[in-house]
Amino acid sequence: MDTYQALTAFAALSQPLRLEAFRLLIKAGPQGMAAGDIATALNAKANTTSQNLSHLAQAGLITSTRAGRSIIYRSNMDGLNALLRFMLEDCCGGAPEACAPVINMVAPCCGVTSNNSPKDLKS
Amino acid sequence: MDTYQALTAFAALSQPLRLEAFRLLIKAGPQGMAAGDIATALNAKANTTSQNLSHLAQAGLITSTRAGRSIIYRSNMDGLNALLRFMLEDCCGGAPEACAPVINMVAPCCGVTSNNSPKDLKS
DNA sequence: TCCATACTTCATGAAATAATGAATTGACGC
DNA sequence: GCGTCAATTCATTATTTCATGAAGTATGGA
Repeated sequence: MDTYQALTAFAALSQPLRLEAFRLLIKAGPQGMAAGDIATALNAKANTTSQNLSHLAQAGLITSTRAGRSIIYRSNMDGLNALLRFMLEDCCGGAPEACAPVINMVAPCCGVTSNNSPKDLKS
Repeated sequence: MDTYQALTAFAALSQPLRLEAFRLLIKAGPQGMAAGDIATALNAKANTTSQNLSHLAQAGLITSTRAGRSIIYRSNMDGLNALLRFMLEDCCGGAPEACAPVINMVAPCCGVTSNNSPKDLKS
């Protein structure tokens, strides 16, 4: 992920409706949600929601596929992953001793554990 | 971290100069950098840089302390950590099977390893 | 074919954001 | 105290972003 893509992703997540939509789609999981259901869930108008969803899609954070009359949106975990990696890139690459505490605090929420203390991270 | 704080942080990172400044400060590590040096490194004017740095500070992503005539800015790893947790909160809380692959791809860059396969994450 | 449903796209005006020059504050040396 | 350096704050202008209503596209059923 380059800087431009990261900027686009951060901009996409910096707007209330879009952030909520993204979180909603993560919670919805692989089955996703129809555009109309998203708008209903967020108490927003159809066209406003549509534009915001396309903003998230352009940022690579969600995907869309047509299913009959509906269009199903799904969170794109690869996009989220790329953004997380981008955020950690500098501390991992340039200052690993600063990065380790961050990742060690984040990881436990998903059942991931560390086998390294910060001192071990010289590479 | 609540939604408002997350929005502020994403907005702070959605602007080229601010994103670069933040990355620069992460690379700089605990010793930080003076405001003037940051402006020089980013080829930006002093006042523009100052305003952007205060934006990042308000978002909790960096801190500032005065040292003589200079003001030293440092990245705030706690702020970054909180933002990362916020981003993972929904998949960890609502859809852990979607979250695990993400964290497992991110973690290795900091020497953190997983002891769980996605199947294990029922909690 | 006609109509309704489900979304999207377009054009517009209002509001928020960003960069700039000028003025201001704070710290240091003389 | 005075001048200088380092940085911030202020006021202004240009640009971007956002939500809205109206119009357009695509799908499916009668």
